[in-house]
Amino acid sequence: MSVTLADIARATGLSASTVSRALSDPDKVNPRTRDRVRKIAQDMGYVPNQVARSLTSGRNDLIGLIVPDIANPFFPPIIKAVQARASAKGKTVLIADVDEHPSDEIQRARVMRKRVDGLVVVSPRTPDDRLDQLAELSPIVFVNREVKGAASVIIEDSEGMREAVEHLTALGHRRVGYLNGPRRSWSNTQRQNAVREACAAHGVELVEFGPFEPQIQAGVRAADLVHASDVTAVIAYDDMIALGLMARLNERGVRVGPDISVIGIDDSPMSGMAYPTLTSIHVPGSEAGARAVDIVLDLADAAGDTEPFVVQLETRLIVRSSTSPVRER
Amino acid sequence: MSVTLADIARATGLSASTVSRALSDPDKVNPRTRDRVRKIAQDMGYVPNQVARSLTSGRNDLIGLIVPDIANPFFPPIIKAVQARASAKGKTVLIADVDEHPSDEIQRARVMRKRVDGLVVVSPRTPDDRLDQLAELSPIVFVNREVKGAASVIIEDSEGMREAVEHLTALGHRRVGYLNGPRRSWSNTQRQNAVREACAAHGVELVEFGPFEPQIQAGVRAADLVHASDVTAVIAYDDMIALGLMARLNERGVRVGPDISVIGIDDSPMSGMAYPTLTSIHVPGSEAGARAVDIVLDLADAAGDTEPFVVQLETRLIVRSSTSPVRER
DNA sequence: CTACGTGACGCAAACGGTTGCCGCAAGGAA
DNA sequence: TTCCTTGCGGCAACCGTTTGCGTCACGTAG
Repeated sequence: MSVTLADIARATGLSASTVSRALSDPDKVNPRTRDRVRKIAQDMGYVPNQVARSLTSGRNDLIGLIVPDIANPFFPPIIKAVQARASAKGKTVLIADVDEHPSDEIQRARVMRKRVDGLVVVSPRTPDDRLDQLAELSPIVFVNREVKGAASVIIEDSEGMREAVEHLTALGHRRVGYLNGPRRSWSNTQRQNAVREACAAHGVELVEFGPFEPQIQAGVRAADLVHASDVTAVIAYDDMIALGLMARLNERGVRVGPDISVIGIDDSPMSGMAYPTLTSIHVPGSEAGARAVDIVLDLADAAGDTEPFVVQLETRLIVRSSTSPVRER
Repeated sequence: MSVTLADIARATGLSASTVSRALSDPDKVNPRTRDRVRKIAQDMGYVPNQVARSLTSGRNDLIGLIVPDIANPFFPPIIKAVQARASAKGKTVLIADVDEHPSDEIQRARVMRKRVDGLVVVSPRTPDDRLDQLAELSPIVFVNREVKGAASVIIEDSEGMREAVEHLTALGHRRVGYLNGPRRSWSNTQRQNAVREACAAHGVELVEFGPFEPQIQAGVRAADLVHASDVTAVIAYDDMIALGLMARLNERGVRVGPDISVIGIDDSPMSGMAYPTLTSIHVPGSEAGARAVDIVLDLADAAGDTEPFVVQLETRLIVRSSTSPVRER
């Protein structure tokens, strides 16, 4: 099969332990021996067996990432950021897509447990009590979700939401719709509260719709509800819903922008490519991912003696062409 | 720390081997013992250490997936399909995003080697000779890429391309542009050949542009080139380029559809959400992913005595609103 | 010249399971 | 009753590395 430490030991006339040290703990052997070992290992095409290595050392050079849905364009940039950061620190990423199916998470996390050095969990939907179970599987970091006693990177919706509502009022909108996300979504609770507060603060009347799943189709469905109501602007739980909404409104001959303003949340890569381009609240997913990796690796090193970190990231409004002054009636 | 086999052995008064069998090879122990062991294991919260398990058994219950760019919306559906299929067979997926950086692939693959039961590689860009090196790391399956002596799932562009050109001629187009993908891309070579043949067969004049990277920005840049030429329709290497193209054309006041027809390739989820909705050649990525998993797992079981599988999948044209009859001049 | 410190390396025990082989006891057949 | 079969479970080796500790030789100081 493949070349093992023992093979190299034989080839060099050294013991496996020396070879092991020469390769991974350079200071403990004579420089001459070290170089000789390394050269031979190289020549023989030696690749350390990570599995065996993990077994003794406990290190895996792997970090686990749990996301609800890779196909939702909000997540790939996060995943990419996590990968990039992990890769920079010599780790690989083990991904589990739980398919918006929260009940899988604990199961998946348990299985991953011994295989990874730490877990990054993006899980807007899982109920709190389940998350507590997860939290015991430290080191673990939650993204966009606050869990008591656990580290997390949370994204503060209120500022972006405030900007969004302010933007709409500046355009003359007085009745604004909000399309709720999934019922049990932590993010939705945050966003819902944020929009309520912002509207109250600006004297804007808020009309809520939903809940909706974060998918195009749900937005399509939402469009007709919105159209039948008398709101002049809509803020959607996320870009997916906003995009579906716009597609359907376009189809029905309603001009997004002139006839009705639409704001998404996430600022996913598609916002700029939709028609019209979608005004959206930028959520710093990539940054959150990168920070999460940093934290989880710190946690892994520190072996639990650090206190639970909570990093807050801010959102902000990106204005594009899906929002315009309210149409005169 | 956590509960090990030995703990359960102690608790049950059995030996570790019996416990092991009771848990993973049910037929070899007395049903009564088996149930007792399982119950106790359950109660004690035993979770097998996958790492240790892999070391002896050689099985990892992990399959590796190498993709060029998660952020390209063509890939998430493939990843999802791979995950789903793998998950159905009790495997988890280890993803490596090589960031359109082919030179990383072999390195990443080597590191993964011992950790996974098989490798699925989606790698349109890597040069052939490197791929040969990869191919030795069997079990391995290439998606959308033919490698001699190795299993692969390839996607035959010619049929879809034929339909696309036929569609355009039916709409009266006689001068058609093709936006080339990256220079060293295997897919692009396939597509380029396919479009040349199809145009020749239909007596359509073909004007080639590019190469372009498979990214929005490249499409934006392409737009001005296309606009300055006299083609009445364009087929882009992929949807990313097509979408960037459309965005820029829109911006310049050129109406995609009425003024110029655009066809993408991949039929990524965004095609239906762009404006106008994008006519695109559907590439069965999900199916390819699923098939690849099946094959790689077969390969892993069969330990090399099967001959290299090559599965061919067909493409077909999905007509939407970015293609219209040629405008009268 | 002896004693002791130190650097370089080897020994062997883990890590937590899996698995081939063997022994033992119970049951069935002769 | 005796012998053989069969089922069940234990023993121990092994997977490939890491790592604590011991050994050995050499150099230096007393």
